[in-house]
Amino acid sequence: MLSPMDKEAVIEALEEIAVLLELKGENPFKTRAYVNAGRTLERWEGDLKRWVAEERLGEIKGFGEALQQKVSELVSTGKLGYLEDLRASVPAGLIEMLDLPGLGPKKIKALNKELEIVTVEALEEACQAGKVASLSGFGAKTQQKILDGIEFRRRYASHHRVDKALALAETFLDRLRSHPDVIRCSIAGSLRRHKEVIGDVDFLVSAKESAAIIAFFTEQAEVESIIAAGETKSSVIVAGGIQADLRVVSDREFPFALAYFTGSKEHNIVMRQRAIQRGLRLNEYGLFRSTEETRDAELLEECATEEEIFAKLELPYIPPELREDHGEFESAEANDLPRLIEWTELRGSLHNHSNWSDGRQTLEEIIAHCQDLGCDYWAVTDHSKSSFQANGLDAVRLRKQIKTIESLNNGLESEGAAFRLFTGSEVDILSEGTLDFDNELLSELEVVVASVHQGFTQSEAQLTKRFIAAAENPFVHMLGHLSGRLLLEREPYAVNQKAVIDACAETGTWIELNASPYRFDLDWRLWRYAKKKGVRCVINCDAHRAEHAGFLRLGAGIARKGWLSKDDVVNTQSQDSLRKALALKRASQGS
DNA sequence: GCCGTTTTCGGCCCGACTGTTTTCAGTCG
Repeated sequence: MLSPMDKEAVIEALEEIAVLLELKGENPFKTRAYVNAGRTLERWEGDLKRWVAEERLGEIKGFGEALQQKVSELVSTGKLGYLEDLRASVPAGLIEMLDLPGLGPKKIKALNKELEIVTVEALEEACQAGKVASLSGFGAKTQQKILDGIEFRRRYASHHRVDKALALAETFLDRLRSHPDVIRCSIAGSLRRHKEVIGDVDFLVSAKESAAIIAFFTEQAEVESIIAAGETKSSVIVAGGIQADLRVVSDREFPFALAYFTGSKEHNIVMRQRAIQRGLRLNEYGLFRSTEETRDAELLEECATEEEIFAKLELPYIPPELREDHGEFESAEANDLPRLIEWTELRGSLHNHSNWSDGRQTLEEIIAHCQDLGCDYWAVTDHSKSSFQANGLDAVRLRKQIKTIESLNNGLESEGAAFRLFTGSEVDILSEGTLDFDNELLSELEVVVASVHQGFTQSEAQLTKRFIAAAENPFVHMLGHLSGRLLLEREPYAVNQKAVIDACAETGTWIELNASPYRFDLDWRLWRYAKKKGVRCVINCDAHRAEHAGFLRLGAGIARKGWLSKDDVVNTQSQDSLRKALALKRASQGS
């Protein structure tokens, strides 16, 4: 007997249908109907099984007869005949080809029909044999582009971690700013929206004359190859394999182009629709008083900034991080957008390592660096004994570290310094759900983070139970990197994150937003849920070396994306009020 | 495949660039 499908599995099935339909060359609007249905379900919070049983799916916008039938079948039987037929009719290799630049559904379909190609390997062979160039609609350049794409995919993943993308972006942005013809310039795209991983880096520039800027951009030393260089638009690949796109517009167009190229695509669609509803037309060049296609300056609504565009569409300013069509329009209309946290409001990090375990710096070096940065406090939470791979501390070494930190703090106090190092531990949650230290030792620490570092191949039920058990321990202040994912490297643990969040809400346990660009864990998509449940966030560097203190800024970007305000984040508090909160957490749960 | 106070058909966001054509289709964002 097949088990009935949950919401996530249904969403995956709908997305798969959309991809397969696209490859079959179906009506693109039919394809979009499946994409939209998946997106709607992602944000929908009802009980899917119940709605299917009560035959209420039709009440959800975008669910017509066909989708109601398919989702009902999926939910009640765990499978879908329509999808199985589709899968059988489209070779898996064709889906893979969609990732290659220059290949879309039409060209893939032609390759399949004319040359009977069904795998990427066969495609590569056909290109090398020169067979692809002779197909109608293809040519030598297309063939070479496909070969380059296959080679590129081997060398690099198509996505990049934010720290890498940001380093590139800031270097290029500085240079663009210094160019005499540049009037305004900005990062756009997913990097401006603070996504957790970046596909490419988008730059937008306003200038009176574009050719010189395009040339300047493509001539940068880091540029490895030029994909495109037109009048107003250029794409390059820089060292390390990141694609960077530049658009040059007039200064009058700048705010419209900035809004457009910041996206997301889904957010832009709603913005355009709002324009149409008001008898206007919005594109990257302007907001026009005509629904006809036009760039007529006479019909232009002048806007000097993005704020003014939102105002013309009767909205308050929506910060880039929220532009995902994840409820920002509803919230903006109700004038209920949160005032998002600023990274400068963070006063320190509560999960970090020293050279006592697997960190690089000594306690003294950490103090000096954090004081330089202007932090009010910093917790040293080295690994516990079971993390022997990370040189975890046993009880004897930990007690010795506590004494050492106390002595360093006494030194700071006698100097009249306000900064303090907090004692702590990142204590392992063991496979049975118990902690690596007993409560007596934990009670001697100022900050306790509980994390999973072993046994993460357990079942979802087991892992979830372990986290909940840790949250229920009164000496645990917060849970560390809950999903355990390593971006672009390792999938999350099988853990029911919402169930753990619920348990944290019950027990008053905080949850870490691990600000390492390798993790960004919890995911930003879960913070609104946590916030609604009253669970507080701690933005932690998980620093293993001095420069990781800079992760606070990246973590704040993800927190903003999760709709968090200063008051939702524990480590925006002063040292005194944080001490009280740390103590209160234990007192309230102990009683 | 969905939708509708202009409702059962016809539209669904829209423009730039490339490569292949000889005026435009496909891809991309």
